[in-house]
Amino acid sequence: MKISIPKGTKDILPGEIEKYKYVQTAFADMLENFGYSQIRFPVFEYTELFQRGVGDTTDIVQKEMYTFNDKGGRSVTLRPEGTASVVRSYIENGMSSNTQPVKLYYDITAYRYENVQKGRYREFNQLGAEILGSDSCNADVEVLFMLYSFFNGLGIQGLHLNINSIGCKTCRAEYNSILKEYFSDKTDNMCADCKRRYITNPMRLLDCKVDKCIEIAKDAPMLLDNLCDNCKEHFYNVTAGLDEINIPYIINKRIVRGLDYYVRTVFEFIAEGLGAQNTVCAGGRYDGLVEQLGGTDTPGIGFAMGLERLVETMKNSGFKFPTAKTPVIFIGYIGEKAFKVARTIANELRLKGIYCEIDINDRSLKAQLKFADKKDALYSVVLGDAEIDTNKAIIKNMKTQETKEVSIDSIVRRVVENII
RNA sequence: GUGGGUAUAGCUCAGUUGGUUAGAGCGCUAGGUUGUGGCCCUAGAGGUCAAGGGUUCAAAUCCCUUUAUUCACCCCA
Repeated sequence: MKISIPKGTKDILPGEIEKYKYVQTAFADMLENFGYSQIRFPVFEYTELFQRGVGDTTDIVQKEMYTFNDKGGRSVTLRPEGTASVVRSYIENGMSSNTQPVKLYYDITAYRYENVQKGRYREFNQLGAEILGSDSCNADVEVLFMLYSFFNGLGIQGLHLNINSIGCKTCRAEYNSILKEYFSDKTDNMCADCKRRYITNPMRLLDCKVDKCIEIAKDAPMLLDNLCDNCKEHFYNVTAGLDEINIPYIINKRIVRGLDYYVRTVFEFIAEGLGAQNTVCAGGRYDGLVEQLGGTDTPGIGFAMGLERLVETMKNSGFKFPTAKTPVIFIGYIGEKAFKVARTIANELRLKGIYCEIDINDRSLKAQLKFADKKDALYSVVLGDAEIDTNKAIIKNMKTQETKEVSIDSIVRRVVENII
């Protein structure tokens, strides 16, 4: 039977990988300028971390986790996201004793057992970051400024920042009862899902895509209009901060993050032209999470962006990605004796940091040059017995056809010093 | 879990109302008179027509089942 790649995964091949690397490097560079350090954590964690961190009632935990027992009988799970692990690490490594706030970024693959569709995979790449130990609105604004600048720098068009506040535990409890009251006499006309949501999670009623439910929910009271005074002030300060530094945003009262740990500020960067899965980056504040996972009460804010979706959006925006490296010079040869000289030159150049190609398939000179052309080499030189005897060879500029006779001894120096 | 589309060479795709050795372009390998690439020409390799079953004298083509893939719902990066 033919071996095939697992559903929802993909190989990232040469030609495509350069695009990913470009974004990953740009991300790391920017994050480090904002004072973040990289963190790495395991691909799998004990299942309990995600159950408690992401939340037992979320879709991620209920139906999307890659969970299995290891040989010691412990239940482990492939990470469906990064925040829970970062917080676990923060607690476990005593980072509450570090200079506050602690800023960490990560570049990971994540795993969710979902049905695949455009922009959604079972293994996918996330670039994310967390700030732990700041409850100030300045943290929120700084994160949003950084992300806005990052996307701007990548030349992305049609990406819109949507923000909302979903309050804290206290205002949310109060809001839920307000919401239930509003919907109490309307449940008969709602879809089956919404009837269930009415009981389990009334806030989700606002998210339904069914026409009649949208109609019913249209005039429902919004959480944003029912925040407690502290949350209201925090949100006001965040938007005021964004206004001050001219970051455009849309207040989207319908953003309800799907992970349990979010409080107060939540946001998404939504792209045009990506299909149904159009959220490129999402995040928010999670002030209670550290405590919930057994640490001391520590506020936090973070985000994650989907690398696949981001690269796709950049392609849609016509971004000119860097292409793969091409050889500076191709060293051709005729005969065994010449090969040994050519090999020495090639390897010397390579060790001096120059990308140099040489045929290792015993091909004819014609095939060698064809190879050089396919690899898009800038220069070529051919060594044969005559050249070796006279210590002279012709270097050719493959683009301009110009040729130049040089001594074989000088080839390495000429290429390194770029005087060809 | 639910619904729709698709499945022929490494890639993009032709393939007539069922008709005999299944095609093209690109790519790959080699050659075009023993030492100079691209363009052009020639040749070669590479297909259980997704798999299994059925109808038929005859199936890539029609029917059924399965699988894969893709888009969408739910939800999310």
